[in-house]
Amino acid sequence: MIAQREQLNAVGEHADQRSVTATDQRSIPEATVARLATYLRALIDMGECGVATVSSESLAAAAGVNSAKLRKDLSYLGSYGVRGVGYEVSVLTEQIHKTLGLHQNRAVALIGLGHLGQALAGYAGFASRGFRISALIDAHPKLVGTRLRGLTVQHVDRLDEVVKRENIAIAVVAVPAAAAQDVCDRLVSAGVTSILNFAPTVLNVPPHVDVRKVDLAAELQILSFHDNRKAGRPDCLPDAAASVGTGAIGADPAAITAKPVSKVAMAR
Amino acid sequence: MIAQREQLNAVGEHADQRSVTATDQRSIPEATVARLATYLRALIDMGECGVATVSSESLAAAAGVNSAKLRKDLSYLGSYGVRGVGYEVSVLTEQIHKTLGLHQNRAVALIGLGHLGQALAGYAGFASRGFRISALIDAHPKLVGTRLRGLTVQHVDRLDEVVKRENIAIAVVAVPAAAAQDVCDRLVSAGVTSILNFAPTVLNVPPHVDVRKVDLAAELQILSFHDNRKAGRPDCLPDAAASVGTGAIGADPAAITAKPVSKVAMAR
DNA sequence: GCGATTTTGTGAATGCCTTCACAAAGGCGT
DNA sequence: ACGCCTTTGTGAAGGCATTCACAAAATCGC
Repeated sequence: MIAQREQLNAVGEHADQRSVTATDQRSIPEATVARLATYLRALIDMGECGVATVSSESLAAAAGVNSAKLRKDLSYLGSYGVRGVGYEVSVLTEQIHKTLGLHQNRAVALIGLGHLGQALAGYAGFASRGFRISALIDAHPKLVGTRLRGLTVQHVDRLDEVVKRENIAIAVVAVPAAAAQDVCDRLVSAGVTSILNFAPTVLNVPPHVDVRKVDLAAELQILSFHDNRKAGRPDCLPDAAASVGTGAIGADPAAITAKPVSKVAMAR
Repeated sequence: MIAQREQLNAVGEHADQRSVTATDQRSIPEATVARLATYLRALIDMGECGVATVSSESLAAAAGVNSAKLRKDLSYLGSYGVRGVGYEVSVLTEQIHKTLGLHQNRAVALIGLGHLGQALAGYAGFASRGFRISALIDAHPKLVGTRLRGLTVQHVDRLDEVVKRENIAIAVVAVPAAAAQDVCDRLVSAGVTSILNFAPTVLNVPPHVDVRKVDLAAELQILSFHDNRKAGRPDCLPDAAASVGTGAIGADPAAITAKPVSKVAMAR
């Protein structure tokens, strides 16, 4: 959240430049984009449960955010709600889908087929959410040539060729830290413009390339910090231990807590 | 990042309560905490390369952030730099380590041993960064009882018992979405106060529990959005297509670009 | 010693995001 | 047809976070 949004600043930086050229029709804030994926998931679940319309209040509850925030987020997409009624699930689903650019079933390359890479290769969530893994790449001789999920693992030396042939713009890097920058450079020179990086290294990329980092150990460390605060020092906050000790950093009064089940049947 | 920092709002909310009660000694901003892990990694790498001191400028470069930000972040920990010289790597490493609460080698439970769970179980990064996986839990009969990485997989019905015995405060949830809330409830009632959630669901927890979510599909969707913006729509902005099309978002003169390699020998 | 030089630590300014609060809009009952 | 009630969409306010820019501190060369 937290965390790995750091590198994305590479993107956030130019926000203003963009708005100079033209407000396009939507210069959606970074924070909003990050939440759209969550809304989309909730909407799809609702749709599958036969829910036809949903209020900002209940969708917000399902997504774990405050309803004002949700409405503002959605307002960047346009005006797809009906006052006094709510949002039509199918319409909103389609809008977010389109906004995120998911209508084109994007081709993704996965580099690195260690434990994590193999898990990612098998992750059903990618396929079901608009992405198609269309290239598996590794450097290890034992892996190259083997078949996995219907694809043949290619050697990293053929990366350029494969990326170009499959017209891949997004790559997932799951190689050891020591190899990550090299792989990244190859990807960039092959034309990849977006990288999801699982290697614990900061990748160095030209400005037109976006990197998002998922750092598993860092996530735990952040939790550790908060945990330390909570249980940790009962020395300084004797009374707060009760109210804050646990609640610590944050609970939105309305938002999170036990989500009001909302009138609409909620999926899970 | 952005991304999954959403649920942490559950945490962020009470921030004020805390500051009311007491500024403690350091009310470190959430954004800073998230970056400390990155600094820590860079520092450890540098330490292993024999670097003794480092300037804010070069450490910032290694971490991919602006040096002013880095200095401000570090200033929340106290004053550990020497003007005109920089920071002593060992001192700073130790400070951050302590601040993040990593000195106690925390016990972590891992629930769910599907592909992803098994990959996580084998992830060396956890052990090397202050965490010890001390319980493996799953519901599948085929897995329960098998040994993995020196641990016997326990049935989820024994979760409460195991968590209490091992005194576990942090859990990693890698079960299917449909099972996540149930597992989460059990964890919370067993006393877990921090959860790292890989299941694509919003978890519902009481205010004293922190949840961080890692949503792989969402990360890709965010990249997809930006990619769409970049190469994407030549339809609406005939002229912007040129300026935005390729260089698009990036092009910021100063910011990210190719990070200056910094004078200090950089690890990787 | 002492000035030149480097680099930290931090007030102040700016900008982004969230939250509040309410007017406008639309359905529904009568 | 008309007012009531619900819920959206959004200006305005407030809070964080980032960035700027510079004074204070400390080393180094002479």
